[in-house]
Amino acid sequence: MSVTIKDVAKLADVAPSTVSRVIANNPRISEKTKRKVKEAMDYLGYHPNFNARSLANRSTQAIGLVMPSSADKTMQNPFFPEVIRGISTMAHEQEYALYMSTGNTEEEIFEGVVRMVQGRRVDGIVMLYSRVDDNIMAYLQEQNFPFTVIGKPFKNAEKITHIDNDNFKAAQEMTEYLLSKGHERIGFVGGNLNLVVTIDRLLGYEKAIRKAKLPLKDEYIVHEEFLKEGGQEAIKELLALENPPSALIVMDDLMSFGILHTLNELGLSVPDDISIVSFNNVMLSELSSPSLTSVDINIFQLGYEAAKGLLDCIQSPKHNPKRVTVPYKLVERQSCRTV
Amino acid sequence: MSVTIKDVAKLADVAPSTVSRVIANNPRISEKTKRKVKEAMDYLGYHPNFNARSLANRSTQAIGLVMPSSADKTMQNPFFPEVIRGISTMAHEQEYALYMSTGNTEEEIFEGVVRMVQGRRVDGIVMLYSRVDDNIMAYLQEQNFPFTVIGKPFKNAEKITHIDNDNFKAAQEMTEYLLSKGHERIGFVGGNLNLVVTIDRLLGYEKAIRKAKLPLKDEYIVHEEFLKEGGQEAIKELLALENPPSALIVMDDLMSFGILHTLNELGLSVPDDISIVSFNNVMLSELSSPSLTSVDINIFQLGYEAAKGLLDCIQSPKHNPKRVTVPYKLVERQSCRTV
DNA sequence: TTGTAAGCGTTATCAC
DNA sequence: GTGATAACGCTTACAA
Repeated sequence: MSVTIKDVAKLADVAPSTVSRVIANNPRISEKTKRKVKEAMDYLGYHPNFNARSLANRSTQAIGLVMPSSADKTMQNPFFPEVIRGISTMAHEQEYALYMSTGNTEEEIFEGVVRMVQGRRVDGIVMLYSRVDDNIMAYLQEQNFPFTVIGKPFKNAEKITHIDNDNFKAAQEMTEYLLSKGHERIGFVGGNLNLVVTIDRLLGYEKAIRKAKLPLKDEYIVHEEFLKEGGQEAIKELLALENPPSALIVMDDLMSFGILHTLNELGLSVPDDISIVSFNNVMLSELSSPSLTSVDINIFQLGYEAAKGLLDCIQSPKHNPKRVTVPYKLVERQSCRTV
Repeated sequence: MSVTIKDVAKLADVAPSTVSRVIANNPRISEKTKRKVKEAMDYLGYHPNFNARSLANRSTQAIGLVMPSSADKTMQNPFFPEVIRGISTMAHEQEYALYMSTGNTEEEIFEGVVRMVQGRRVDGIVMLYSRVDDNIMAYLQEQNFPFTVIGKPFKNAEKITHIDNDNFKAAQEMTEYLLSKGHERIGFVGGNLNLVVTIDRLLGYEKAIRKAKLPLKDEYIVHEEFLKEGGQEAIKELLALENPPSALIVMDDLMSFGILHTLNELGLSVPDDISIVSFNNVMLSELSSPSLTSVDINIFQLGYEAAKGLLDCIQSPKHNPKRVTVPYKLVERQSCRTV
């Protein structure tokens, strides 16, 4: 079949264990045999079998990715490719590969993670989201399996390495930004309320509204999926109100696009009729018309740091959990106006 | 450590092999012991170790993805997330996971593939691109390792299962579309000339131009990277001509966005000054201003079929290689006008 | 129908 | 420094 360590050993006239040592770059091996073995390896085109190695080793050089829902849906949002880009860059630096298992239902996804973990397919996991009472996170903690999360864990945050923006502050600032432009009816378009990012930002929004001594209207707060369709739903709900908001703070660019789209169909103008501050600043934000004023949350860096934190966990298991806060920055474009 | 097949065997009071048979759902095992074993597995929370299984089995239930350049760069183009979405959907249906290794240089990527293959980390590979004289493809063929390619292999196409659009025809039709709108100076903005897709489409373009008895101008043909920056470069080159094209056929939406951007900066209007027909029809196409007239090449299906073909190869190794042609469709929007 | 035992290709632990 | 040899956790003939 394929060439194994034994073949190399035979050709180099040494024991398999010696070959193994050469691979591992074991210091106490003579230069001479090292060379001899390497020649044999080259000659035979030898490559170690990773499965055998992981088995003996208990390490796979791979990290697993967990997405919030089916990759099918998830990948539609540019956030994820971008965060994966960050993860992949870091992973590559340390010669780790990425492993993603997918599923359509909560249950399937959970099973996929269990297989990754128990099956020892990966050395650690990056959770690409954080939600309230997540059973996957609970499972990983219980198993004491190395993982980091992008976003803030709802509980035990101090025990889990996580990478996040200061979402509370960001949302507060963005709301104040709209207030400063004279808006008083500000709507909040968030994702599912069990996502911690939604919660944090909602709190920031509420804080700003209260601080401005404005009434906090429940009907101005809408939750939908982080997809274009979600935005479309959201704006329909809001427009159905007798006194719709004059400005929106929207959790996700993709949703904003949905909103733009629907508004456009209805003959309403952004920013003339409604102003929008969005989040994520994905590449498209500058392409839409009008281009989106959006908060750049540094998605790439979020991913990069998450992978880095994970590799720390893996490599020094007694590492202290830490929180990394990635800075954000408002990028002003054309979707907001002063009233 | 973690619970193994032996633990289950002991608890259920059977031999390890019996447990293994239960896992494999071997028919000749009594219902009674089957139940007994399953209970033990549940009780202990047993999950098979994938590495051990692959080792004994020579199968990993994972498929590898090969990208044209560093994931870093690649993931910026929405084509890839979308094609991965398709692959992932199919993979999921058959309980395969995805495995991606990345690298910055040609050399690193090649090494990554060799490790995937020789290290038996995956059962097969999907190549996400096709280029002239690709050493990775040559390697996979030489190793007789199962793989499929998205795009048309430059040589041995009949021996390799591949999934492609009819790019020659598509480009010809799109050129004719522009001709029918009265354009006579039509530029071609392609990707790297070693990508087969560029070649095929260029040939289609040339055919249409010749058929229309128009002069084939070398200076109207530009090659850049499939990125926004590529588009910006391309349009600069074209505008520098004394008699620039009045219409462009552009290989990739991302490039088109770059072109739009630059044109906008220069105060030139699309479609009034220049018309554009683009390819890919990624989600953004309808969001830009003007929205892009773009050929929908069914990226998702490209990925889906590629994975399907691969699983065929893996599951029945003596499968005949086949070619799957995915249909395309022009989506007319606002980036073209009649002169 | 089930058990025994020999792999699968490494690494790790002892010896020498 | 290097070589035996026993894991690692599972599958699969071959026996029983």
